[in-house]
Amino acid sequence: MQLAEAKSKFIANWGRFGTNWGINRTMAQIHALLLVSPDPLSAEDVMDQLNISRGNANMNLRELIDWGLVQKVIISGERKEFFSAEKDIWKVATQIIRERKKRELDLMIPVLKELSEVEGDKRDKAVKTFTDTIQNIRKFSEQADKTLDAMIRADEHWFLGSLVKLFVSK
Amino acid sequence: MQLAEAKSKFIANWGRFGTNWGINRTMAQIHALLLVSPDPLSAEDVMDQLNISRGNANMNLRELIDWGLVQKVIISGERKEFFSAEKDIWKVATQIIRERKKRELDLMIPVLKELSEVEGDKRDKAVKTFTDTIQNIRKFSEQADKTLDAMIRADEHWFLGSLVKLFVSK
DNA sequence: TCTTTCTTTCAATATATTTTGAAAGTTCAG
DNA sequence: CTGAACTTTCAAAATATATTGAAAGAAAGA
Repeated sequence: MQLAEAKSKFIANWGRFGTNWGINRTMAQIHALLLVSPDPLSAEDVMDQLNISRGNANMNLRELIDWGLVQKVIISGERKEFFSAEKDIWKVATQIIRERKKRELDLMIPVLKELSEVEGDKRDKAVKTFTDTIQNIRKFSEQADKTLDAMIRADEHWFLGSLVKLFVSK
Repeated sequence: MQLAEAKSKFIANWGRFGTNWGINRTMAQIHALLLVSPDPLSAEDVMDQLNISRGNANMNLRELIDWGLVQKVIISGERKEFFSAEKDIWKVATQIIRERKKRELDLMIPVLKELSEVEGDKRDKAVKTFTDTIQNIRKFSEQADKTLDAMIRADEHWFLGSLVKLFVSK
């Protein structure tokens, strides 16, 4: 397969993949394009290569920057802004974990705490099932919270080394 | 807070949460409703409690069954079908991991293998960046594959015990 | 300052997803 | 069988999300 074909296959697949993760297709495609570009690209490059409008490119690049996956790059002598993506996938993954934890888990935990304080007779089956389920989710969430924090702190080598060995040797 | 209010708050939040995960809001709400219901519910119960149409209830219950999160339950003497959800969140989580791995990672891995065989001169910067990035993603995916398989096999106690301790003590 | 180049915004439009509900299909007791 | 009770389907409608492109805004060189 030639590079051009491989590149467009990669972009298409990364886009499809992204939609399963609550990320819109275009954002994932821009990310894919930057991941395989040796040099930073301008908004214009992105528009041309993906056939999208200026507004769309601008908006999704901003969102990628917001997620910490893409950075603006100044190229001396150039007036335009350029963009480049972090290429180390372990760093990409930990950054995504960091952001999603902040946007989801950290918001869910206080809600669960509030819900666990429901009033009512514990001998009432409906009350018991509710509180038991919430407790179970709470416990799980708090462990997940700690585990994800540790993953964020961990370095790639440790993850790809000990953790996997630990898991697979079980 | 009274049970009714807590229940509807839980359903609303679980629904909001679900949309971040590529699951539609109604499906997540039905799941939430079944999670806190002591007894199995009929399609009619679900329709009434969530104010949704028959078709919608039917479709999303089917999808939940397809994901392995909900089961049909026969109640003797009743002609209707009833539905109940697995309440152990660790089991829910491993089931979701199992399914998403099947639907996403297992499809991505062969694509990456194909893409890693791109032709071209390695001294060409564009080719080098492409192959390096794909290789990096491949390595990560294969480790993630093994890690997730191990998590699926692991039991709750082990997860909530050793793994977390291991992570947080790092 | 003025002009050019580039970036951002946002209302309108296009596209995709979800929901409805009536009709068709199925099951089963009598 | 037959008919009542229940489930499934699916085209149309409603809703939500993404995209466009022109206009406004900002930055910087002359």
